[in-house]
Amino acid sequence: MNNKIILAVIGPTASGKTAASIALAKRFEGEIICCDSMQIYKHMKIGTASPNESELAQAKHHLFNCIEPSINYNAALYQKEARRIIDDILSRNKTPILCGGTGLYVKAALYDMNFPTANSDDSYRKKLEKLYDEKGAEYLHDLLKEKDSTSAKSIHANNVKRVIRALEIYHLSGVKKSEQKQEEKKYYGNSKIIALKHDRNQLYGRINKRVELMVEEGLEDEVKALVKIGISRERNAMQAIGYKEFLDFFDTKVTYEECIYNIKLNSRHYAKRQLTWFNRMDVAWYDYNETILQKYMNIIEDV
RNA sequence: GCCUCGGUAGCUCAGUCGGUAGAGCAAAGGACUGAAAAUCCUUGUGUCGACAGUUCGAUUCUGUCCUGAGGCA
Repeated sequence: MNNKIILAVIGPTASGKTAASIALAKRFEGEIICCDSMQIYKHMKIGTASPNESELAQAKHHLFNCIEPSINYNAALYQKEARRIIDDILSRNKTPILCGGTGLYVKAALYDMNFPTANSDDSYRKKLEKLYDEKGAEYLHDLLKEKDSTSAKSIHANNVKRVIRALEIYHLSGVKKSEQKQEEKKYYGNSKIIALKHDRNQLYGRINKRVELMVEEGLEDEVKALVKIGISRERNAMQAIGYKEFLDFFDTKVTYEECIYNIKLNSRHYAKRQLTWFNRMDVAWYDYNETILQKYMNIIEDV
């Protein structure tokens, strides 16, 4: 029954992706691959809403909770790893099912994205960050204009991270970032992206409820434990929602109530950003409820 | 009961020496190729508490009332 289809379940945070991916895995002899920039880290199960023990037991899961948070993971590494796993699952005649909320990672795995050969260079980044502190965003942007005016046009001067990355690419490879853009075709011929849709207000309600649940389950202790093993603010993992806000609370920058409020607020903002990302992807939207999910399984059977 | 200070955008507040008003946050929309749960961009009409008076014209001045906080009895 498997003819080498690849599925992806995406949707904004708290949209019910985990349950949907498990349902699909059961139906199609699937194995689930994490497609989430934060669920990929170890020791961060509560705050990232990673699948729990009973969920993990219901299907084979890959790439969840497997990277040390001291390591700064990225999309290029993810692409390599995810494709290796997808190919392995396909070779065993099972169905790979990506599940997660990171649009860039979905695209990296399933589309023909070529990451430039230029890696990252921490010392060069630090140098540029220092320049930014001293001379401001416009100065860095002007620097980029000299070296790669096309990129400079598409990157806003205030978006310092992007400006720095574009400069870094040029610095490391001598090639302009704007010249490295590739056509975006599907990497795997037969992939389908399923996106879960909610009424906006209902989704926000789910987010608020889930944040409260995380707090009940011990999010605060989870963040404390990360701090204890030496994970600082600068680590990518610590930028996850639910973690950086508790750090502010530990540093007494905010009250406990403000901390919880900020987690909810940032989750809402995040969900909105996810939606604008998914809206321009080639995805099939499904209103969230079990019966419609059932319907979609039938559609897949036709494929 | 008296006194003082408030009542302006969903919230916190600014402002108009009288010509119907603007910030931050929220909210909405958008961008995204090695940090992506990150980073960045765009969007501000609301009986200026109510009623009356003065005025060509009041959210702005005056009066009364309603309402909130504080103080004095």
